[in-house]
Amino acid sequence: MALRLSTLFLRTLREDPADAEVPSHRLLVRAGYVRRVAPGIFSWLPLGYRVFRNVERVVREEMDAAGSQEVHFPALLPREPYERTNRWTEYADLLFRLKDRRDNDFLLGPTHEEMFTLMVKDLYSSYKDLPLWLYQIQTKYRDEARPRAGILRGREFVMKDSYSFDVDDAGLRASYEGHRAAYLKTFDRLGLTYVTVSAMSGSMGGSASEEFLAPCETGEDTYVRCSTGDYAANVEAVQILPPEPIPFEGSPAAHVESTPATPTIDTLVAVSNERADLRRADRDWTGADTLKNVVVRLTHPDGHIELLAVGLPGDREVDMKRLEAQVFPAAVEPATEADFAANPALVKGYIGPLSLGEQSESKVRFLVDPRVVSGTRWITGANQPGHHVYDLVAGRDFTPDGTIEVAEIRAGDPCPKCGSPLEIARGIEIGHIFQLGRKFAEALDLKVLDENGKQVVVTMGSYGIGVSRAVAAIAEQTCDADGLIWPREIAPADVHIVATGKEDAVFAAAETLTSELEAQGIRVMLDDRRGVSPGVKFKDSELLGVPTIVVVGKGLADGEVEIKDRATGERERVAVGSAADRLVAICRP
RNA sequence: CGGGGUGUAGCGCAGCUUGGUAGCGCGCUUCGUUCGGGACGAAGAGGUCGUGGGUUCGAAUCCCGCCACCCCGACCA
Repeated sequence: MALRLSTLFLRTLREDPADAEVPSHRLLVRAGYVRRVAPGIFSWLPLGYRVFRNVERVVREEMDAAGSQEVHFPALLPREPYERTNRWTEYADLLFRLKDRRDNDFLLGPTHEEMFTLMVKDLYSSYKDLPLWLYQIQTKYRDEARPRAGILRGREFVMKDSYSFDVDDAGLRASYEGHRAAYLKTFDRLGLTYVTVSAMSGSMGGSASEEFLAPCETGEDTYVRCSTGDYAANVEAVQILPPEPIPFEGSPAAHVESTPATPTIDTLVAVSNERADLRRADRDWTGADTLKNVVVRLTHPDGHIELLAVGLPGDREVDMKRLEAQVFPAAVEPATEADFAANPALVKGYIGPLSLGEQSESKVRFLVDPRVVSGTRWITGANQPGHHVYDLVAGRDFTPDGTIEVAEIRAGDPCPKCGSPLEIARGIEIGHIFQLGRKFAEALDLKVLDENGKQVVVTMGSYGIGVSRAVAAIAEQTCDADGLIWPREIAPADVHIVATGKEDAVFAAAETLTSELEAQGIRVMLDDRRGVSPGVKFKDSELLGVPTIVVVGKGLADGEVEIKDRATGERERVAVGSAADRLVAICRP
């Protein structure tokens, strides 16, 4: 049945809602697709729910086609399984927790690895049953610290989550590739522009992981892409290509210098270049010649607190997102004054490698940027106020406890694969695939008998698509100043027929065209509102974003209607008698 | 959780400096006119001014507390 604007539960807004910042949020509210109920929690109105269900349908069709089987778990879950994988603790404030009348703990599922694992364990016990792919489309709950950007980042959202179960690593890789291929098809059909990037597996654990990002200014993820196209990664996952080690021979001996009032890299570099006794003969010192040592405080999930020192070239900042990703599940904060007071070996502003490391006086673990390879020479803190040490050589004068990838990545940095400059862009995470491995199967004891009758732990993959988020991501990528522009596959209708004027003949013609199109299986939205001025109807048709707009109005006197492409603005006039055929051709190219 | 901002009609806002019992636009109702780019006239309906306390003859307005929401940072589909 056609959507009739005369009766459709819809009220478009002429003005932007005050609480909406990003385009998708603004337009979805203005066009009457969604309403906010609470921070990060939204209701879907008829048009929005149609689009939502279309996205869901595409995702479902592609998962089914790939051979995955749909199941459905509750959102309300008992504590116990999440206790066994330690996520009851690890997820901390992110979980919505509640109690039943007997005071038992429950949670609203933030993701369902545990439940799938247990269900498979419940039913299967042989390698012959594998591989197995299961999925669900389910409402997830995460009590985000800061929900934002409307539908893009809510506390309640709908996700399609799939899980693969295999006996061995080769099987897992095949399942992973299978899902990857299904995801590419899905996103293509949804009309999304997207990139596939290497990612960190973060809270899920496991090894290989890729994200699908919809490039977009309002996106929350930052990713890099090589200009030659051979490499793309989330900044959190970028692993730089370390330089070759340099021989020590010929390097001058390290020497401590008095450098008063140089607590920052800038002041240190300036003083080093000004003073004749410190100046370099061949060139000026730069921040990249200095080794900056930053102390952070890690809080591990068990409550244990550890100080960690990170050494990196002075011209680079620590990227907090990269650091958090590296030390997960520990939480990171800057070290406090009290931490420094408790560790007199750490002289704030003048911390150097000689007082760092598990073997040192401070016992503080010391990890360095991969650029700090053996043989590199540094100006760095001398562990006494107002003093720095020059020509301190890595591998000769100090040996860090390891390396860590936390230095900021900049546009123009060399690609780890080919050395070409990297570009930096932002995107919305619309999907994420993981080779989980055996973490959940081990924690929940999911084993099968292999062909030798031996118990083996199953290896799993986990694959997510943000269904509700995809609606917003598509809106974000395709909209213009006038409103939404849906790809046909997910649009609330194929054709939006606008009847203008007050002549009954116009409305009759619009009704006839509607019937003709519906007989052909074309989905129609009909603006049959009487007494509403043409300007209002035109504006609404652009705001609502149906891909093809047909105006039945003045032209009808000449026996013509106007067909307009919402995305390009191109118009054509066609005889009313051939309009239906023309529209069918447009809708089914 | 740190920083910034805002709470007045369904939506967008003014009024607050200098206290005197609430207003504008959109939307909504009725009547008439209008009908290809958010029409016009007339008449209406709709608000415990976020909340608790204080000052005052009198508080949307001044003072104190609280709450909520939005934005920017740290987490994630």
